[in-house]
Amino acid sequence: MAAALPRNGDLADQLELLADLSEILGEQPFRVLAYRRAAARIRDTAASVAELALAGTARELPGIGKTIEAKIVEAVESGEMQALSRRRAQVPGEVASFMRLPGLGPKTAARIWRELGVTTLAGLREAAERQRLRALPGFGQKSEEKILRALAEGAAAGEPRRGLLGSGLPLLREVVEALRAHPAAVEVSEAGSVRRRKETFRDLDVIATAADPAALTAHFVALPWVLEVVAHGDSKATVITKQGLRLDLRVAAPESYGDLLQHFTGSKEHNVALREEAQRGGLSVSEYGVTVSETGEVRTFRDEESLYAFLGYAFIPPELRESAGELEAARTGTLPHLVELADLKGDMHCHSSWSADGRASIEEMARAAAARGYRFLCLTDHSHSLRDGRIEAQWEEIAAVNERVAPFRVLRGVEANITAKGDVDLADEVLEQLDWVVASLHTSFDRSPTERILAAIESPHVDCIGHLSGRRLSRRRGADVDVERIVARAAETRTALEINAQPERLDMRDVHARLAGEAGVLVPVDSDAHTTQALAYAELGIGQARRAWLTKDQVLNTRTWAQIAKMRG
DNA sequence: GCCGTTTTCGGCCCGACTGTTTTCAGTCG
Repeated sequence: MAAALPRNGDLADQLELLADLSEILGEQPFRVLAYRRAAARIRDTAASVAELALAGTARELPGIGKTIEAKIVEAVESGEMQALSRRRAQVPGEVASFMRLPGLGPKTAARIWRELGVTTLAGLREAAERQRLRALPGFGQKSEEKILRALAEGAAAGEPRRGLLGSGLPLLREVVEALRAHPAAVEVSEAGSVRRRKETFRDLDVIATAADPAALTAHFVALPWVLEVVAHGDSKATVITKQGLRLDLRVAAPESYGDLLQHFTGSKEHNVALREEAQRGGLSVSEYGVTVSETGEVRTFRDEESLYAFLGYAFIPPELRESAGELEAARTGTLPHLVELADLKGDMHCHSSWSADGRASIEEMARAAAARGYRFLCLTDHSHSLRDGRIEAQWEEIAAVNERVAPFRVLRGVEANITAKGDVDLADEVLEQLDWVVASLHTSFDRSPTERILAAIESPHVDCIGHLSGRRLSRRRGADVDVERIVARAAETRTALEINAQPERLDMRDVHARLAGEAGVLVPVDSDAHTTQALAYAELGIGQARRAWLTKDQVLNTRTWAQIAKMRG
């Protein structure tokens, strides 16, 4: 077998570093921008870009041309792009990491290196302590203090920590409610990446209009969960919460609420693409309004619908605003009608106390699901908890519960483990008596994960693959699975691929779920709940499904169990 | 370095804040 191809993430990292080093070396800014755009595109591509480049088709991706495609081929064949190796030889190792310090960009990093001869983070700390940095023009005492503080906090060490959507969304909603309750507030909305339901966030954004903006921002910085006020003006404030989350409020005039909300919902890439398009039509878009270049007339919009309409687009749901084809679809009237939380009729992956880590009884889970408006629940306790005849005992309990909760229905399921050899760890005689079999990787993620998942898909008893990559956000990156092959085979065998809605999983990720949907794979949105409360994670999974452009039809559990059983024949 | 219903050449989103400044570059979102 050939050596593994570099992952999209690895290629994107190389291009990002190439961009950083090029910038420090003072090269053409637009080339740097091109590297960064290509990196972002590669990260959000489901297919293996290494494979595409080898086939000569990577250049069909927007933002990737002949030159960058050739660089990717180099990286595949030799491990690293030559352009990157060359610049690495020119710029000392840690200079690029200077740029991770807040307020410190490429220009400043270059000057610290070239003019002061500082090449390491330790050297940078020493230079700041000895007040050598202020020798640089435009540098003073405050800049030195800021750098020392950031170094002490370990800001340069690695990636900035991101919060999980599952923890940010509830807090953001509390803030929105608290602001709405204030008499000066007119309209209040969540914004930013959380509004787009992106799986992780850097900060939480809130937008408002108010009769008295200063009163509202004053109320905001005095909310009970505020630990520290970072900035506080009449129209804008930033605070740090007691959980260490960064919270931003922007207040605007009611007549340009739509402009502001659109701007602060992002994504940055969506806004850049939107504005570039608008500019070609002689319009300049900002958070304050749309300026007609020829006349200088400024149009403002009270809501996003009318802003998008004025620019020639259908309303684009926030979850789609990632510059991934949504602008074209909105212009041509081909946006999908996205699935909604209320469409769900059941949950197809959850656990009871029959699993070692489950907390609620079967009946408690069933009643909680019914209370959410569901009609059925596939109970999928772990296979290793159901050995030695326990599964038959569980079936008896399921039957008894079903009598008590009818017409709600609990189905006999299991979450089986895909072993290191690629087997499903339950006997066929047991599997064939089950209504719903989820098979998942739980261990040995680096041992041929693709082949093991494909083997599970081939089993006639496996109905669905659980949490495809096994990733844990901000803890463990997922298995390096060949999603294209798995999706293709899942489509042929009519095996479902779930979106697991656990806050730290959200697995499949958005671009992979989109690929699955396009291939005709049915995607259940599952909570993987181990408690009754965790059934509510379905909302996060629906956000992920919407980010994947999925419609109601493409999400399997928008159907009743009777409909699903009929479909499966 | 990429890209094109004004362009294969000449563009490339937009505005605010920060620190150190008498008019701005650099950085950020």
